[in-house]
Amino acid sequence: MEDQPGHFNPRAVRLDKLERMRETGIEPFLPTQYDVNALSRDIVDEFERFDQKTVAIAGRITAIRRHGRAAFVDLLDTLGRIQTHWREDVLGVGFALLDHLDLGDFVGIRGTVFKTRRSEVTVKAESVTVLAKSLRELPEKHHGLTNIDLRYRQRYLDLIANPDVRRVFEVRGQTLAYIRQFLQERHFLEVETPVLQTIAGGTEARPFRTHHNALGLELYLRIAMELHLKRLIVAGIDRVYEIGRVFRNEGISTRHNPEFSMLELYQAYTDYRGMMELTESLLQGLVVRLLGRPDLVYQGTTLNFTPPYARVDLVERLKEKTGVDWHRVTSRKDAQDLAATLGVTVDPGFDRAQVMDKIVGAVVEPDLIQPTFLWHHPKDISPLAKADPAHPELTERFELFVAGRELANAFSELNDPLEQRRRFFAQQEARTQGNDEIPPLDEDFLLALEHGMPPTGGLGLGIDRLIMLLTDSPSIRDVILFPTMRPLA
RNA sequence: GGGCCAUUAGCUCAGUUGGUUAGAGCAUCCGCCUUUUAAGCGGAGUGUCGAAGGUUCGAAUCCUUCAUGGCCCA
Repeated sequence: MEDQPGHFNPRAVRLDKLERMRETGIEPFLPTQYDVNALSRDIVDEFERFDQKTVAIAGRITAIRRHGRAAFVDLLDTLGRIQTHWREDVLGVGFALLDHLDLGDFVGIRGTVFKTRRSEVTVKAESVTVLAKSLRELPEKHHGLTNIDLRYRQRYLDLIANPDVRRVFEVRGQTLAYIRQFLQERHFLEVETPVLQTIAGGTEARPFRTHHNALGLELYLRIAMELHLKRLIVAGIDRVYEIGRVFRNEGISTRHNPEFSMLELYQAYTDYRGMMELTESLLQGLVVRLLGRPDLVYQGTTLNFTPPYARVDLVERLKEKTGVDWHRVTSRKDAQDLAATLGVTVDPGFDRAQVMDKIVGAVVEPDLIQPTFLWHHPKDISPLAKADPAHPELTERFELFVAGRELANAFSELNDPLEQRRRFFAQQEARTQGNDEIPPLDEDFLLALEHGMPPTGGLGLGIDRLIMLLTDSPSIRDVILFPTMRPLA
């Protein structure tokens, strides 16, 4: 009948069917539209309304069960699966189309809704339109696509084969919508600030470098939005936020992707306490809206987002855990020695602040399971935060920890331009000594501050980690549609 | 960057101590079947065993290097 070798080459078989389909006058890539008037899940859920009515549906063929002169064909549309029934006595010559169709092809079907003997809601096909041909096979139907590499590289197959994956990204979309609605109700303005920057500042991280040809300019991808959003506070936009991508040139792990999404917001005339209240309201409201209750289970642990969240003083907790007073560790050597004593392995090139941060990460943070504000960070690791007047070496800053991981970071924003200059300047020493996570001094930002910035509370929240909690996902790659991957070739 | 593990058909996976021609299910191809549904019945059997070297009479299996990914550590 046709060439034997083609029988075992799925793509060749499909190309052949495409040709044979064209020989019958059907051009599968010609249609530009199809008048859909019903969706799979609606028809199934509201069968009484649709019973014996004519519908037009469209989607991808996911199963064909042939029964001689009839067949059941499953269709997958954006809401789910629905069964259709094709009969030769109804479709006439149209029934022969089945010989040229494969799993994965798109069709539009007009027909009457009914229930089979086994009570499955089904559309009796009265006309079938080929809307597109698939030249590749879909993943196996029982096990889906489980190869993790392929799931990330060919996410479209993952989404077709694994409904739970679709659910994760629905939650992600709903979360972003909820956050925007929440902030709009509080009169925040959403803005967009530059991704390409001449100085990538606002936090400490190695940036990605790039180049602008026309300007002959070395540029960096942003590592935070902080400094631009604070310029907008100077500008008089008292409540401002951005949701967007930031880029950090660091390792990849189950908790780190080189590009990830952050919410950063700034509100004038409030401080870190206002940010605590906002954080608690936002998270509780979000969890209740999405999950119907204020708690959720993450990797076997129940987490309750009902305020108020516990507060833990960073320096006090460190002292409880280790007997060490942060303020007595004054040199890089002392810090390195302390790390060694505690069995915390740190890079020998780390400066004092980096080592202390690492120690806190190892001995304090893992215990913070329920939503907890770890606060009162020392000034020397918080260069953009206001000092606490009652404790000049500490700052009005907190990080929110959930399940042992940092979810948010907030503080009373430092608005004294002279003090800010001194803090930046103090950092530059570490930079000249080789700490390449310290950004260069940003004169342009200091110029803005010198024009006057009102007292302001600021908050940064990691969107990806939030989605991980909401969807019980163990890896950040499960909540990013196309995570960074090494190319195959 | 280090340790461990994985990579076999389009997909999901077996493959014993190194031993004949590498298997199964789904998918695919041929035939039958007009309410099935992991449809069924009969037949066909797809492959650079991740890549390249090496050991051996003989390698999917043992060794080395590399590639990609995963987990753990840094």
